[in-house]
Amino acid sequence: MKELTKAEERIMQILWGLEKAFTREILEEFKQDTPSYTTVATVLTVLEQKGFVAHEMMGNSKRYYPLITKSKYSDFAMSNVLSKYFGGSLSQLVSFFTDRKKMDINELDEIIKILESKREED
Amino acid sequence: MKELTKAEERIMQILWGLEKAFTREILEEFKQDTPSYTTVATVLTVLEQKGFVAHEMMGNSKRYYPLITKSKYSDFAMSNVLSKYFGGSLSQLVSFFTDRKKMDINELDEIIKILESKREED
DNA sequence: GTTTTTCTACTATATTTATAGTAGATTCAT
DNA sequence: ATGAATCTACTATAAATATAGTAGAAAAAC
Repeated sequence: MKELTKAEERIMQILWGLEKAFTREILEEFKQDTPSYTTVATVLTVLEQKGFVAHEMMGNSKRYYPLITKSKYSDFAMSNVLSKYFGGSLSQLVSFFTDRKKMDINELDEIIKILESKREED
Repeated sequence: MKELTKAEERIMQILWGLEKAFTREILEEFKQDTPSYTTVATVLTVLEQKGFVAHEMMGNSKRYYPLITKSKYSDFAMSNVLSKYFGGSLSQLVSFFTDRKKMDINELDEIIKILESKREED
């Protein structure tokens, strides 16, 4: 999988939220630094070339939808950071966080619960 | 902090490993897709402009060193991915991993140990 | 049914990124 | 000390990215 550029990523995030959307609908989701309509349209064309989205025609308008789920891309993005900065080791990541960030006790408990239930399963 | 580009990142990774290095030493660390000497030199100049590295002169050669630790940049990179793809929640991240990846029991245990010892501290 | 709006397709342009060559200064080897 | 090697500074160029305008078709509004 190829990485999304900044502009592409903003649009993918919106599209993942909307699931299906016309160019104009995507445009309207921008809260700040709103690009022009044609910029959004251009980026969508690029995203389509790159295989991240596809469209169906509705009249003469294109309704776009993601071809790659946010989960799939999240996995990719996280794996990238993990391997580049945490040697691919989740435990190293977790200790990185616990060392540096004040962690909410409740969040800690929640994590332990998740992990323990996972251990039960195996 | 600004993001590192691909070429910049490869060089930073090497420099983090070497701690201090001349252009040629960095060049020699490349295992594949080795760029030319001048490319490395150019990227180092850019990295210096951007504030990621600095240098000291040794004779007429520049010995570069990072101004930003790998930890600091890791934190930045991880925070980015977390907020963009995991709503900033570590527990959501952990469950994402446990749901999708086969996790080594030992790794699970290790993580639980780290987290529990963290809980003791508070 | 003309006017206005809205789309897409195509084109354009500035900026950033990636890559590297050349020239001139310096150092090294003999 | 002279020729070879090395280094930086400056310049060059291609590719990728970000952004948007224009023209013409289609649809909507009135």
